Amino acid sequence: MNASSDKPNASALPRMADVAKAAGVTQMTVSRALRDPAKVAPGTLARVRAAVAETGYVPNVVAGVLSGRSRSRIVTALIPTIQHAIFADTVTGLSEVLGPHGYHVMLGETGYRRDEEDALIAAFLAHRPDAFMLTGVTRSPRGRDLLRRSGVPVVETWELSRTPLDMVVGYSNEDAAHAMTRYLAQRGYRRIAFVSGPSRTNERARRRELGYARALRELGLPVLPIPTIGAPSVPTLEEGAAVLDAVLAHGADAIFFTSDVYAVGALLAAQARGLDVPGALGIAGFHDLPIARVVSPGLTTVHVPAHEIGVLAGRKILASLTGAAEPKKSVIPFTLVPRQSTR
Amino acid sequence: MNASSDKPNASALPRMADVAKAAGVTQMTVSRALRDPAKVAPGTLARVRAAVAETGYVPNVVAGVLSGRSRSRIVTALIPTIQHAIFADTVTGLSEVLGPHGYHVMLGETGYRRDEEDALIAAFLAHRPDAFMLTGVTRSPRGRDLLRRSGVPVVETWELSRTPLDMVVGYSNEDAAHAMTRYLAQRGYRRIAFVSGPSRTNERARRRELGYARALRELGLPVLPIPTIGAPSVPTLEEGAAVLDAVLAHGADAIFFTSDVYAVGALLAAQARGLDVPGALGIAGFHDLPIARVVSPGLTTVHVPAHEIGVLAGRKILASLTGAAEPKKSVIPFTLVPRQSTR
DNA sequence: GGGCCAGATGTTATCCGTAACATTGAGGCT
DNA sequence: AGCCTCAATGTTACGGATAACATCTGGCCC
Repeated sequence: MNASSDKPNASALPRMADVAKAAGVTQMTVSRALRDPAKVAPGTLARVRAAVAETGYVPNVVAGVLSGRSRSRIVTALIPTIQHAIFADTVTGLSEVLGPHGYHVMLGETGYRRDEEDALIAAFLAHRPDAFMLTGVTRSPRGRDLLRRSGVPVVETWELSRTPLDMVVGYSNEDAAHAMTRYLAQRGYRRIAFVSGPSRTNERARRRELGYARALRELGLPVLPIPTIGAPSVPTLEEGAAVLDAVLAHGADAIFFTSDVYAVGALLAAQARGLDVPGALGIAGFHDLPIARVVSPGLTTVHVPAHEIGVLAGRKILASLTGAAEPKKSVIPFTLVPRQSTR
Repeated sequence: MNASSDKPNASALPRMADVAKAAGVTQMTVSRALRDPAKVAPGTLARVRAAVAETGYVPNVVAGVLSGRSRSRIVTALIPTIQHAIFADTVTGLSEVLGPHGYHVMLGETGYRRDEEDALIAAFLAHRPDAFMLTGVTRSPRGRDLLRRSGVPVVETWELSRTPLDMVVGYSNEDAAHAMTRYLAQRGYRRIAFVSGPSRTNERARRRELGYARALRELGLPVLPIPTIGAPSVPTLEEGAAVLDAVLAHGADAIFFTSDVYAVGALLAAQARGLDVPGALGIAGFHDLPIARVVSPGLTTVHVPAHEIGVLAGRKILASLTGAAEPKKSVIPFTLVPRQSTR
């Protein structure tokens, strides 16, 4: 009943030839019936469909892709880590848009490491994806080269770039940090500290630092020493708590963390030692994670359009695959969210 | 310089033939040099490697998979939603284990819908993955049939099953709920309510309900009416808050939510109306998300081994692909985490 | 020096769908 | 009736890497 049982065959799944035999037509007719039904006589179409159901046929995308005549319908998404809710949100947005069009997301985690990103680009390219979604806009020459030569559409996300590889969706991390820093100053804080993750591995952290420093310069306020914190992975509450003393030692009256997680960790630590937040110490975060709403006082933070980034990236990818018109670049606004952790 | 420029070619990437030409050998020698270097003379190997670097060659997995002679190195993971941190954790665990072995995770979100899961199984099967990781242990006959016929190793996760498709990694949701319910009773609560997500779409929620009811029966305590809540998607704080009045109307002195998010929503709502938690009302959650540690009072909850599930699923998959010995079934313990939201 | 062996490399067939071209047959027109 | 047309279906070649088998080469032994 299955042609594949005649000869040794790796897969137990029926082939198109099996369907053809069951329907009493040739393989090509089955192919047409599946992908261009209008070209097949109604009666034949019905028989082919019955045969597909009967055999439990699942098309082999691989063969079509190899022939270069059909697409893999795979879109690769490279994010630093799925652990961080913001990137998970972006991936969700992406797959929400792509899913209904028959595209599937293949996920890779770079762990914020450039070399790992390169390795993943090469590894994923081996599967001939139809498009790439990448996080950030800085990459190694090798990565850029591979992507360019592959001719695959690429969307870079989470930042803006004057020299994008192809398409970009993001917001200005520098402006966001700038806006928050000015907000803190406007609320009367004068010694505003800045704490971010390890900036060497993360261009976005560096941009935020620039925005922070620029705002203070504009306002004539002092830039406090920036402590190093944690590992280049997922921020933890403990790291935020641990950095508190070092910052207070510099006489800070406000701390701007580039992660809500650090900020909440510091907030809890501050409360534990009886500090008045927001009176004696203002605390601000970044990302507007669920925990920012839940702590008391609520955390002042910057809402970033994580989900929206994924949605727009998906739209751009679809457009570039179907030839539809769509701008190469989209800037999405961030939003400052004042809560009670600042005056 | 590129053989692919001679004739129309979909991809701009170099082929193995291009490498062969650059190295002055045949394609087969390149193939061997890449996948079984010991069979190639050292000098040739060096030339091939130089040629690979020079041309920027990236292997085409697709071709190898089609020939049925090499593996796709794709592992498909189907989860309800990436939004929920627990499933994201599982996926991280999975890809941590598989990544170093050259396997990549292709992610699908079922949105807790059975028909969507079936559609995804078929769609992903079309890419000939080497293994499947699925969430839950109940699936449609069609899904089971497809998976079985494909002969692909399957790991079902997050629950236990007496009739697994292949391999299972999970814990007993029933026992976990049972343990929490007994704990609440032991702390002196007598009218213990249970609130979960929509159980029709989620076998795990149903199992927990069974555990809750069993514990109360054993203890001779009343089973309170179980309110319906929310949509079958990601739990929100608002939904937890909204359900509070209905539960209190039944005279509950403790509420066991099957999600920390609901529990925290209710906790904040209870505090807003001046209720004494844990004195007048005990609140317990499920999953031990970061917010459970952050709220005040800290949320009593059940820690589930989300990350560990992914790790073990990855190990089982590797074992079944390499023929290594590994049990078909793993039961991972949950942990009750008492905090201050219960007496 | 002839023959043999083993290591290194080359040749061929194959995996499964699909585009392009080929063939068949029914109906319409003069 | 003969011929043409077009819709429906069939046939052939191809994509890129790989296993199996074929060939070649140099070194060793008697």
